[in-house]
Amino acid sequence: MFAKVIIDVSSAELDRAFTYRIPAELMENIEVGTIVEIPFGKGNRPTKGFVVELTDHSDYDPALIKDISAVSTSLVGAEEQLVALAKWMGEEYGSTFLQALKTVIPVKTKVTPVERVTYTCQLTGPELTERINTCRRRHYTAKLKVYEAFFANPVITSEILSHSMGIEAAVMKPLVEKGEFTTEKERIFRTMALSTILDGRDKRNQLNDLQQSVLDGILGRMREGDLRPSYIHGITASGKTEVYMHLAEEVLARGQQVIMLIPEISLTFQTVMRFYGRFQGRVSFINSRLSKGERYDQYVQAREGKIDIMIGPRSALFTPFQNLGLIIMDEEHDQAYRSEQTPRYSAREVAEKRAKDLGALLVMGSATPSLSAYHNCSTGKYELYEMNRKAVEGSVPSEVSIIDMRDELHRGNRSMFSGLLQIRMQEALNAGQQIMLFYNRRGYAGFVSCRSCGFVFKCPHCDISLTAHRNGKLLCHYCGYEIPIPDTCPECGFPHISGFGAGTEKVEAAVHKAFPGVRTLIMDRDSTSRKNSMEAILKAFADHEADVLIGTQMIVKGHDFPDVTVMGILAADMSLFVSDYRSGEQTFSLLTQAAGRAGRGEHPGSVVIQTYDPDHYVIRSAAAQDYAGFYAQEAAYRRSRMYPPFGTLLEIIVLSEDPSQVLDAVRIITGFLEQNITRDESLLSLDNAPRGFQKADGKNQKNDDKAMRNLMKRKDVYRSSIYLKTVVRERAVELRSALCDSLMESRALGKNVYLQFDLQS
DNA sequence: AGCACGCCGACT
DNA sequence: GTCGGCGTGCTC
Repeated sequence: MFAKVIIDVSSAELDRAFTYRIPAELMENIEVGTIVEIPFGKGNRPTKGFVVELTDHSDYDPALIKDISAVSTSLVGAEEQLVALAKWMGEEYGSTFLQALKTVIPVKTKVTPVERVTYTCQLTGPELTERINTCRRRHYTAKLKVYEAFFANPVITSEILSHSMGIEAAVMKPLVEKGEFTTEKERIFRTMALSTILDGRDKRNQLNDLQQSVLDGILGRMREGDLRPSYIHGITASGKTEVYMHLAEEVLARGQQVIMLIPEISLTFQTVMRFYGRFQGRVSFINSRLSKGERYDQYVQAREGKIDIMIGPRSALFTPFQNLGLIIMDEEHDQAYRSEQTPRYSAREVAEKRAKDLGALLVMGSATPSLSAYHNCSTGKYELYEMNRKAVEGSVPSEVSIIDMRDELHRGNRSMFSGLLQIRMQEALNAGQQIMLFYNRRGYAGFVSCRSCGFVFKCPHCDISLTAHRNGKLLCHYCGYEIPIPDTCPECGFPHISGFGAGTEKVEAAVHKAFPGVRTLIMDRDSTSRKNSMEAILKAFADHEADVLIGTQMIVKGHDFPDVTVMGILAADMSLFVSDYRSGEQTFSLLTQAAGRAGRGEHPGSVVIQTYDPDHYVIRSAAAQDYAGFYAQEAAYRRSRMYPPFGTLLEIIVLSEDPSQVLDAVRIITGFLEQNITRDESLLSLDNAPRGFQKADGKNQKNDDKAMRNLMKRKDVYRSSIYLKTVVRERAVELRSALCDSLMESRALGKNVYLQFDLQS
């Protein structure tokens, strides 16, 4: 017997199956998906490989075929169906088989056991006091915290030290070596944090007639063997989650398993909690905050049949269940469902593929479906279910107002808040209610420049201006590079440097100025970067520790605060200006969700949308919560330009640390494609590419070389994109594949040039 | 990716 | 005459 093996070496040259002989003693342990140790190359150096096929014959010279040395013991491989899925993903989205396999399998080198260390202080009271004083005098802050902590309590575990006191093991290590503390270690098992938070059971709710008819519709089709995907278009609070849970119950009762996809675990925390409350120990969840070891544990549990429901982001799609019956995809429109890493797959498309291959049901849901998904509903590829009323009747609809900020300016209002918003905020504050302000940019000032010479601070590693933050730093939002804000201009020495534009921090300053004494919280990437800080902010706001929550798009995604009565959307059109063909769709979704955030409790809510473009159809239809109206206009625009879903767009991203190599590669690729495309296909010329590549200073570079305008730098890597538009998706896949073959054959690309592909349809 | 083979310049 | 530069080519 032979095994076809994909070698774990990331090189396009090696991305093909190699045949190995399976020794008799390993026969039992090897199947498709197994990870094996094999001798590779001249020196037979030991290499890892993924078995992708078993066969009893081989075309390759038998004398040259080597034996598999061993089955990898520290790694769990994939299921056969996942290997097939990976193969498809690689071919469809343009990656090597190896890269696709690695996205499907959580490659984990070793599971490190988690240990709890109990520290016992060996110092006497007076010794501790003396050390505390020394640390204070010498400003040893970390050590001071340690001694103070143990002064209060002589025995403390590592978990408490790191979670509640911010003291890490690295600080304790030298002190333990000095003999000031003794340690005791014990192995602890990775448990789910949820079980400690939640102890009550979620009661099974009776469905209302609308929910029941949706459930009956989906289950009825399933019984008839109609496995087309279902789409629940349901307004906020229409009770989609309850329908999902009833579907899950039905599937579990048949002895099958369920995958529930959510955009990001902490953003749909309430949904997760409800599932966990209902299904308890049968549920597991993965998220990006889990360590590799924790994820690996989840994977093994699913494989061994210890759990039946996996909740998680797009990667949860690859949970190795033995008998998968249902995939639920909540908040289908969310951008997080597209992978940013090669292979750049769409979780919706992969879910469709996996469900189809296994005969499983796929159910998607959103209040603002993506254009592509809704288009599929209209063609009959998906079965559409509408849920257009709230599950619990009686709540008063919110008052939604669109404010033209140009009028405000003409009336002499130069503040960030319109007259109406100020009135509504004051009313809410007087009544002890809460306010949310949505502003989709973090930091304090958008960019910072010299008042005299116009010098703009830019990131040395990326093509972007630095953003000012209130901690006195200038920060790059791409790579995280930061410098303190200098007092004088580094270019001309002029002492007046100022920021333009605004961010969440500036909004906070404006709130404090307009409403002195009001308590505020900011929720954006800066304030939530630390583990669990998002939950802490949400909890603090829910507990009324603040009156106003200011945030980026994070705050609009599904958090219920019954006492929020005012939602201010400060710059509704900001994301419309991004020159991406999807900006209308994204803005509509954000605004609709934001508008749904106010008035969730018993008090009526009011939503104030501030904009400079009050007649734009995206803003009008979002304010009216009119999805159909929005879809009609947006679809017409997409159709006229042949943008997805009416055409396929393939973005070819060329990357290299050497800018001239990027430009050379762009020329070669464009040349190849121009020779191979037909009349109804087009290469988007780079200067009207659907994404803005304006220079950070706002001036477009005057250069005749189109590629130059498109060239940008990010984290010291230069990149440029070519856009190919085709009528049929398969053509784009075919052309990409032909392009790769040709480039491989001719070896025309520089050695350090990398290509990535992004397929959208 | 890594490793060997291979064909031309500065060393003992 | 030999050591070693890294260009080219192959890996079951």
